Amino acid sequence: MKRLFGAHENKLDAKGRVSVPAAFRNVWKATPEMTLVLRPSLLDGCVEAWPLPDYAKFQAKVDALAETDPEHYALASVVYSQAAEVELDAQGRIMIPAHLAARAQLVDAVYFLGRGDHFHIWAPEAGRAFLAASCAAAPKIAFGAPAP
Amino acid sequence: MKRLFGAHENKLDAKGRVSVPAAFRNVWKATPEMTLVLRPSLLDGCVEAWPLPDYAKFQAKVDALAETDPEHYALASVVYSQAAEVELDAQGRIMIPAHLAARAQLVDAVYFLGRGDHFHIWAPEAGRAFLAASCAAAPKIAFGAPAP
DNA sequence: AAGGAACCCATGATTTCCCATAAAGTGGTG
DNA sequence: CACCACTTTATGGGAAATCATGGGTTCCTT
Repeated sequence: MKRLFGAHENKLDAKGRVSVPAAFRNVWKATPEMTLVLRPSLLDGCVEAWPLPDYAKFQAKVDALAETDPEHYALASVVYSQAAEVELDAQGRIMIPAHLAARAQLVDAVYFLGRGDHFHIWAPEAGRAFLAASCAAAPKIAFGAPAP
Repeated sequence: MKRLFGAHENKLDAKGRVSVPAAFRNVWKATPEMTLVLRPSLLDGCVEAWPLPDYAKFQAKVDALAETDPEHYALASVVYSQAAEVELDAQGRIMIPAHLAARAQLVDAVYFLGRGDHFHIWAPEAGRAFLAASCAAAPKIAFGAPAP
């Protein structure tokens, strides 16, 4: 499967719609009716968007725990109750549900970050800050020492 | 099979009816006469709702035990005696039996939580509290450590 | 007869779908 | 390399369908 690259900023319109960057749509254009699953990031103040087939790995985590296990309960809440399935309209837009937009403080524009098999949806300023911080930390992580 | 996602709040009307969220109904719209099984949650103060075909796995558990086994008695009580089959009316509403509504303290509004193959029915405040608590616990479960 | 439950219809609000347009990119051609 | 025609992309807005909800009527049960 092709992978999701790059950073893109698009406008959120009055109805809460936003165009998914064409660079992302083209990755799964072989599946015309691709649905995305949106959910809050567990680590950051952003929304994660997963093509439904790739979301299966989270579902598998939930299914691996016994029905009566309290941990199963907690995971299912995040994987299902907090998530939303969304479809692209004919123009390639999605609607971001209010509770997710509020969590990521999305107001009038959003910032998409490709991350291989999924992508992030950030408020523009927060997304750029996250990207800058990650890039600053990366050399040390990759090479064990800061870049010169 | 498609899965049940998201959280939805609907009103309980004077006759005790409540609309099942369209997002859920559409998941099993291929089966026009879908029956739901309602039963008390074993862990929480909510009502669980299962599409009848998925409820079969609980029935199988009961049937696997010998008639004379005390566990058979206990399970059969939960799986059958406490549960209720309900059908959607032409507008997509269900009636929640009094003993289940009382148990979950459902009064004038209910909160639906999608959980993959079934959903929960909560009193709104209790449901939101449950969801918040689950999501707070989830990062630790998923990553073995709390989120920063 | 009374009570509740199933059924039917009505309606405002929301959401979905469809069309329009402007901007930006693409490629071809002289 | 400048210009033009064409395609794709991003965005806006209005029409149409769906949804959630309320209320009335009939029918069965007790």
